[in-house]
Amino acid sequence: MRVNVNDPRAHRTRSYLRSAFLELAAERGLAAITISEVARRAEINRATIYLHYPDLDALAADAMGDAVATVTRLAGLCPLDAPPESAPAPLVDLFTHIAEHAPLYARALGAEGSVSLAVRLREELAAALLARFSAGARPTVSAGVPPELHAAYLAGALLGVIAQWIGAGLPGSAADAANATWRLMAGGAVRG
Amino acid sequence: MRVNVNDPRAHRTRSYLRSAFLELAAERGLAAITISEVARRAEINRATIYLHYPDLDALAADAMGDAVATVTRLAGLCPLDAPPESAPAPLVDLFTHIAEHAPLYARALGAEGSVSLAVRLREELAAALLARFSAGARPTVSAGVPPELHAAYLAGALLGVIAQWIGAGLPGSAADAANATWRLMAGGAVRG
DNA sequence: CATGCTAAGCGACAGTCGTCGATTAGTCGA
DNA sequence: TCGACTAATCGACGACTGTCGCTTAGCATG
Repeated sequence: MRVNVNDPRAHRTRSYLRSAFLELAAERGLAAITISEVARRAEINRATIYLHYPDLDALAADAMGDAVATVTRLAGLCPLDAPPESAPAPLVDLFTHIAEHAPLYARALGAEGSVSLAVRLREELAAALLARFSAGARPTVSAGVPPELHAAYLAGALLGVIAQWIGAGLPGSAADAANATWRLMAGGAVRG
Repeated sequence: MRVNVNDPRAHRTRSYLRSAFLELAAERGLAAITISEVARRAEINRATIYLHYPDLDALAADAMGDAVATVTRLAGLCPLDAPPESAPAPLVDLFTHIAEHAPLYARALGAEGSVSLAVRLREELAAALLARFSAGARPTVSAGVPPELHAAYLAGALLGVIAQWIGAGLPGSAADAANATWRLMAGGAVRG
């Protein structure tokens, strides 16, 4: 990002690049997208891309920023004291959002996806949960558990479930998946 | 893997390639390793590598097979009915193993790591846990939760915690990290 | 030991990547 | 409207990738 963010030329160029990337991402897996191809599709010189993004991962992260923000926002909205029987509404919304964009998430988080994107999503998710802990009620059951580890546990579990759900072809409804996940989060996942 | 597995020439070549890869992995991040460099280090012709592995990820997976197997084995040994206060011994061993090979796991699972390796680890971990469910006691608290989702939840949570623990510089002891993780798994991670 | 099989070596190919210096052209303020 | 600034273009570079056909050489069987 060496160029001026406010220059309309730069703004246009980045917009074209994001659109071209998302077009290609809808057609093939993320791993099959090349810098050259994005440049051709966007009708932007290849060298110009490097004025805006250090690599393709950064462009992918920018193009998928809205999706990532939605996931972290919904996760951060979940009340931590909801009853174990039924998932809080934001968690259901989160799974609904995933289902609506399943091809994109499958490609971004699957074996042909992007490491840096997956790592970023996990870290931002953990950060959102950590902020939620600071802002209010942290479950008393986790006394002695470092909050960072606690947040990483939940973020990893959520992403693990999402990956499995997508990989299995989205069996059941979003509410079913959310309820099952919430039950494990609230009631424990071992020793029943 | 187009070549004969039993031919001593092929066996030697693969051994050289694995060693060269692990040497390079100890020196720099996985993302900074190239096929050409492995070939030079192993003193094997670059084209020959393609006779044994479709890409660098496959070579990485082969070279790190022992490490992955250790993690899945230890995870599969955990008794699911251990008391929440202290983690079962295999889980402590798992965190000890991670700590002993922290640089390798940090590079393999971090932002400069390998997607396919991370995905493979998560899937094999989930498969090991699923096998454990079939073999015996599945917690009754998870009634109504599909076993595949349950296994993915635990695998994701464990990898999330491991990534956080490594990223934070291995704070505390392996037993501390294992105990905190087990407490969340056994007692629930929300609604305390 | 001689012969057939095949792994490994070798050189070449087109394509991609990341970078560079020099040029063109779009923006904005005076 | 003119001029300074700078985003974008262009062509080129060395390096890496994946693949190919051909040759060399190590292994195993008779």
